Amino acid sequence: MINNNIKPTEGEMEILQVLWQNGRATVREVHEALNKKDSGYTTTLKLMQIMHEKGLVERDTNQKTHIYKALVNQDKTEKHLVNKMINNVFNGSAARLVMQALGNHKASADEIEEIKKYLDSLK
Amino acid sequence: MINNNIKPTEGEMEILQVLWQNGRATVREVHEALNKKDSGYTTTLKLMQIMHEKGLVERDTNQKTHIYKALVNQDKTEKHLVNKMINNVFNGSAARLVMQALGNHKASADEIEEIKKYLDSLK
DNA sequence: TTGTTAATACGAATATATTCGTAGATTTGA
DNA sequence: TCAAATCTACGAATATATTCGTATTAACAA
Repeated sequence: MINNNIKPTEGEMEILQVLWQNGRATVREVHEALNKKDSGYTTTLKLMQIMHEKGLVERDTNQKTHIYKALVNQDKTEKHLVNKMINNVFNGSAARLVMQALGNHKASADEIEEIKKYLDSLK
Repeated sequence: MINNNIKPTEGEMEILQVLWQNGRATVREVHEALNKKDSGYTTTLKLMQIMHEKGLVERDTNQKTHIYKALVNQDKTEKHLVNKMINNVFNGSAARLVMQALGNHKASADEIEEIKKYLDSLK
């Protein structure tokens, strides 16, 4: 089984986003995708090296410029974080999280339709 | 305006849960509500003292045993955290968060009904 | 009164996450 | 070729969160 026990940090999550989106990426690519003005290239590099140690990513070191790829599953990681928030912030109520998410960040009419369809499919 | 700029840490969120639920509580009460086997009473005390410094809580020190009360608004704090997760984990898509939350943590039929009503009320 | 219990205050240790500086290696292009 | 640019490695500085030990003070009970 692939490692999914580890809870990525905030910085790690940002990097994982890019890797999930791109499939594979170099440190430079990730760094530019994030374009953080507040931290340098070696910071991103270091984070990705740590992620490698932790088993969050794998990398191809055949070339001088290493190519990274996420090892953790996006869906599982998202579920894990959402679960954590439901328990940690909403006392276990998924419904409360959902309503907070919708009331908040005004979802578009399309999004709302999509969610309703999804709800119907659950029954 | 009451301070809502600060992002509570994980430990602070646990304490805020208790305060929001109870309205007011002593350190002892919070500590027991959390009943963490892995950390002692003075740890909870220290956290609550720090929260006081940060302005997350207020306290009545008239008695020897201080009484704490949350100063930050529950709804705003939740919204803030949810927003952060939507951006940080779901690339800005509230819908994706919602579906993850529901697919995941299986919501009860009642919860689903409640959410549908809520969605209708949004239009 | 006086000893025990229970509370706060506070500094410091520990853990973890983030950031950077610098050295050394490789690639590139003039 | 060889200098500049680009990359990795790695230690260390910094920031932040968590945890605890201990001193002190207040309340309480015998």
